[in-house]
Amino acid sequence: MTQSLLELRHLKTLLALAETGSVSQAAKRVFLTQSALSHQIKALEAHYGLSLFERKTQPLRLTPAGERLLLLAREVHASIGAAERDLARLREGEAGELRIAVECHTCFDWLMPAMDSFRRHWPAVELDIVSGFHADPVGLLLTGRADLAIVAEAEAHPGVTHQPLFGYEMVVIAAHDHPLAAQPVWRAEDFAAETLISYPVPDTMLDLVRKILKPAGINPARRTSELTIAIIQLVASRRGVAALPFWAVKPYLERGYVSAARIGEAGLHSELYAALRSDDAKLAYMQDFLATVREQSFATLPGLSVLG
Amino acid sequence: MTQSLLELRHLKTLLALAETGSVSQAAKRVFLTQSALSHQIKALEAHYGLSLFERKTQPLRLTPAGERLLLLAREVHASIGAAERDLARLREGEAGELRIAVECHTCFDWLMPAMDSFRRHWPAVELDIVSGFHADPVGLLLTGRADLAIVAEAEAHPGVTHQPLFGYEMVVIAAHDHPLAAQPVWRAEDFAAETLISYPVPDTMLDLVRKILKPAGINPARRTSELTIAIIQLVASRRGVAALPFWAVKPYLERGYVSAARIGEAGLHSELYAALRSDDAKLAYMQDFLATVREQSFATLPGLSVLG
DNA sequence: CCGGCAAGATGAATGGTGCTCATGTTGGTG
DNA sequence: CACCAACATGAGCACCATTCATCTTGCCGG
Repeated sequence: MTQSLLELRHLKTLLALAETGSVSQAAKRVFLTQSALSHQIKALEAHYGLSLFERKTQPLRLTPAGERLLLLAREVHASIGAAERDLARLREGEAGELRIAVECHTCFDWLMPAMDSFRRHWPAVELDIVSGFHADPVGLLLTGRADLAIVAEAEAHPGVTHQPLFGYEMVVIAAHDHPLAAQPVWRAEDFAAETLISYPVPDTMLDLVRKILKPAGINPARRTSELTIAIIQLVASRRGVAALPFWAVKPYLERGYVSAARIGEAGLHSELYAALRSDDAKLAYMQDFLATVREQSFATLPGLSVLG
Repeated sequence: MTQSLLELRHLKTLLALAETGSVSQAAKRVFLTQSALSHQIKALEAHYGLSLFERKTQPLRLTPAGERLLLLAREVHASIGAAERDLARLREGEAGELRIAVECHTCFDWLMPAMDSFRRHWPAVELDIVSGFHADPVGLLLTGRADLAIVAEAEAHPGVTHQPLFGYEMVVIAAHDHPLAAQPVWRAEDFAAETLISYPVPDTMLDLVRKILKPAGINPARRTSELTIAIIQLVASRRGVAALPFWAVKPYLERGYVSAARIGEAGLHSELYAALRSDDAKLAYMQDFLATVREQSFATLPGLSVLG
């Protein structure tokens, strides 16, 4: 008779809690306030007569009871995901096309795992990457040469919709013995005497140049490389500095190859969107691909933020 | 972004729907109105853009989409059950005692499967049946010789609580060529010239005698047997008539051994309760045992009804 | 063919509860 | 010691699942 109180929302909360390591962060993930989660968790704990995690620690540590419920959450999440995919296939059939245009180099870091996961779930969808870098990814969509484009800005286009993926912060990296390496925040002026190492793409696609340096009229020396690891090595060898997503450099920071600093007082925040033809936006495998990207990215990349 | 709408309540509804075969019946199972379920299902169907079952048929038939969601419901239900049992053990430990006093012969039909299931989930709980039939099952509880008693009435006792299990209907069975076999309803007078075959228990425990015959001052010839199958055989051999739960005789009706009729215009409805010491009522393994009994019984016995 | 009945659908109204807002409490830090 | 971030708490509100009342549909017997 004792109604079970447990609802899917509790399990979602628990997943977010485990992934973010804090109540406030988890609240953002599930689009609720910190207060809401606090109430929710309290009710759960009272219902089961067990505490679920220790709050006084950062990141929070789950108790055995919390771990058990987290396991349940993962199971249920997986079951529901599988079921809803099956329903979608029942409705729309198995097949389709998904050709992805990518305009950012580092994006491959998260795109590959997401594509792997997607391929397992939708074996009949033809998955492809539109090779090379393109000035006009939206054009590729409208001319039917791509079905989805990863872009940094959601500028309105008739017949095209933009779906938010996630937000992240760009940091500047420099060699350990660089004169400015110890300073926590770099300003535009600090770049003036440096060599800026970037991917070989137009300046309009480099957030640092577009949002910070160009407005300040600063034009440092330049050098390019195709590979993230090569850029890191150049920076470590004091050949220059680079601006990269935090999640892309974190592993190298931890191994002590380079040091990183914030760009500008508030930080340089970038965003990623998926652009698709409006007609395709409702397709189940499209939605599932986007959900997979978000889920995998939030699960594996540090420091991401949700977009409204 | 498309929120998933799906909630546990939908899955519970689906389970009830599959078990009962009708929306109205399912509504009773989940303690809601028919209207509520109708709305609920409609929302689900609209959300997935798929119909879940055909309504115009009795019992209703699930579509492939409905079947898939039903599978999900079963998975999730099992996962949650397992998790909550683990939490309960975390809270209260694994061990305990559960000695069951039974005062109704047919009860073993559903008690055995429930006990099997329970034993798997709570291997450390000492499970036992208090043998023999007892005049005062509540006394057994209070003197500590049993921990749970299956009883037909919930009469208040200090220190003892009664938890409803289920309701069912008693029917009278007679040989096919019995003069009254074709008549759909038997009244008290119809028993006057018969031999009534029953289990060898006091009359106070025979609902037919207690509620129908005794009030009408009717006292038919009597004969007893310990075994349900023996009673059925005696009836089929025209040695007399018997009153048994519908779910106990249904298999024999289907095989055509005997025929059955309603007792009294409104039917003779009986109920079963579990009596336990109030102190024990909160114990997780007790609650789980009761939940198991209800679940198994509703899933396997025909014609049960829920008790408020 | 027509009432009568059971099962389900639908629309409007409402009550419960899960959320937000505002504020209090705690623990770590310079 | 003051400050800040993170979490807890209480009050009030808004949404939405449920109920109630009514309508529609299908089915059966006469």
